[in-house]
Amino acid sequence: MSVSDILDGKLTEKEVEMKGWLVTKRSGGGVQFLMVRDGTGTIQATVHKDEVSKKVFSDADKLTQESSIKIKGLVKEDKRAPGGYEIRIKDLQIIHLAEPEYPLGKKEHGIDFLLGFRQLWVRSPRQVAILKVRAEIVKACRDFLDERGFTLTDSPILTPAAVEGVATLFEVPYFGDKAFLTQSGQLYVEATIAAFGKVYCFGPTFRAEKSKTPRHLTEFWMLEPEMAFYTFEDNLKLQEELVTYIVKTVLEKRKRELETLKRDLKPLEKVEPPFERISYTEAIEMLQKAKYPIQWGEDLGAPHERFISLKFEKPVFVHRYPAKVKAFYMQPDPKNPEVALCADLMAPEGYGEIIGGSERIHDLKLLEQRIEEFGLPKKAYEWYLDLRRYGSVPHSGFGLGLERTVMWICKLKHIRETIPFPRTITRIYP
RNA sequence: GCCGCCGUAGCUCAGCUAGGUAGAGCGGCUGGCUGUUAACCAGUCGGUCAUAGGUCCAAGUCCUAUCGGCGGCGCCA
Repeated sequence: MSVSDILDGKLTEKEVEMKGWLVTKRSGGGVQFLMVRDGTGTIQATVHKDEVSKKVFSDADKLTQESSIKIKGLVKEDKRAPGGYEIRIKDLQIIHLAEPEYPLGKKEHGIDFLLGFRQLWVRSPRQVAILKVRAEIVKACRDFLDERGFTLTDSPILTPAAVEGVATLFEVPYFGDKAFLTQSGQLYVEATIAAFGKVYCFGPTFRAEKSKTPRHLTEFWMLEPEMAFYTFEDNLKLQEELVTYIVKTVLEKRKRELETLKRDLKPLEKVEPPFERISYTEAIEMLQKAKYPIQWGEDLGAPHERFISLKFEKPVFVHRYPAKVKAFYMQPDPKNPEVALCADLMAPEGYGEIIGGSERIHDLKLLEQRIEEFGLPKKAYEWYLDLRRYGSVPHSGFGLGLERTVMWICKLKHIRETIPFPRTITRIYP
C-alpha cells in the first residue's frame, strides 16, 4: 500500500500500515499532525491523545523532521487534510529519530547552499517531481526506439581521443597512457549500424569547457540514435515523432508532477508533427531584420537561439548550417556544398537547442578530406574510416540532450535541477 | 576567459548611501494549545560581520588585494 493509492481514494476506511519519513509536524496540543512521505506521495497522519497509548503520543511528540517511521491506522476522507485524505494513527514506531536541526528549512534557501546539500534536497517535492519527469522521459525515449526496431548498443565512456576534435575533454590516466572521458558516443554507433541497422546509445557524456551558463553541465546524458539508410529528411521525421512521443507521455503519466512544478500545459499540448523548418540562412535573415549584428557564416549564440525559439509555438528545426561551423563528419548539401545536411531542433519558450543531428558523410575520399581540413589526426580515425571501406551506406543520426529536454518540459530556469547530482564547473560535491 | 552583483547567526536577509556598543524572520531548545495547513503564542540559545592589509579618535559600513558564490556573455550541446 502506498500514499498514492490512498490519495487516489483506493483505501478509504481501510486499515493501513506504511513506512516513510516525517516531512513536518504541527501540533494542537491534544492532536498532532504528521506529514508523512513514502516516495509515492505525502499524506497527513493524525495522532489524537485520547485514541492512542501514552507511549505512541509521546513518541509522536518527540519526532524530529525527516525521522523515519512506521505507522498503522485508518484511512479517512477529510476535507481539512491537505490532499483530502488522512490516516488516523493507531500505532506508531520510530525507525530512526533524525537529528534535530534538519539543514533544509521550510523557507527559501540560496542555490549554492541547496546544491551543497543535494543529498537532502532531492527529497523536496519540487525536486522529486523533476526527477520523476526525468525518469519518465528516459523511459519514453527507450520505449519509442525499442518499439521501432532499434537496438541499444552502448558506446564507451573511456575513449582514446576526441570524437569531434573540438570540445575540451577530461583527461584520465590509463595504465601509464592517457584516456579521455567521452564527449559523444556517435562515432561508435555509426559502427554498430552495420551490425544492427538502427541503433542508439544512451549514457553520460563529458565536456571540460568552462561554460558558466544555465544550460550547461560538465557531465550530462545524451540519447544518440543512428540509422543506416536514413536520409536527412527521414532523420528529421524521426526526431519530431520522438519529441512528440516524449511530451505526450509526460503529459499523460506525470500530470501530477507537472502540477507540482506549476508548469503551464498549453505550450506542451501543442507539440505534434510536423515541426516548422527554417534554414540557417532564413534564420540569419530573421535575426538581421530584428537588428541582431550577425553575419552569414557565424554560429548562432544563446541570444539568437532564444529569439528563434520564442518566434515559434512548437519546436523548430534550423537546418543547413555552414559546413565550417559544424562537425567534420556532416554530409554537405549536394545543392550547395557550403552548407551541411544538419539540423538543430530548438525547443520553444526560449529554450533553444535540445537536439543536434545530421546526415553523415559515407564517402571515404570526402571523409578523409574533411579530417584533413579540420586538422584532425587521421591515424586516430582509421577505425572510423573502415566503416566507409566495408559496406558504407548513407546514414543519419542525432543527439538529444536529456537534461535540456527535462529543463524545457519542466520549464526550469536552470539545468542543474534536472539531474540527481549535477556537475558544473564550480560543483563536484556531493 | 570577460563584464556586473554579492559574502553579516545553522538558513533567508536588514544594517553600508551619510563611520559612533550586532538586528529581524525562520530553524533549534523550554513551556502552552484537541483540527493544524510554511500552524500559532510566550520565553531562550545563537556572531572572528569571507580573509589579509590600509585610512580614521573610531570600520560590518570607506579604500586595496585575495578567496568564494551568483547572474549575463563567450566557449560549447
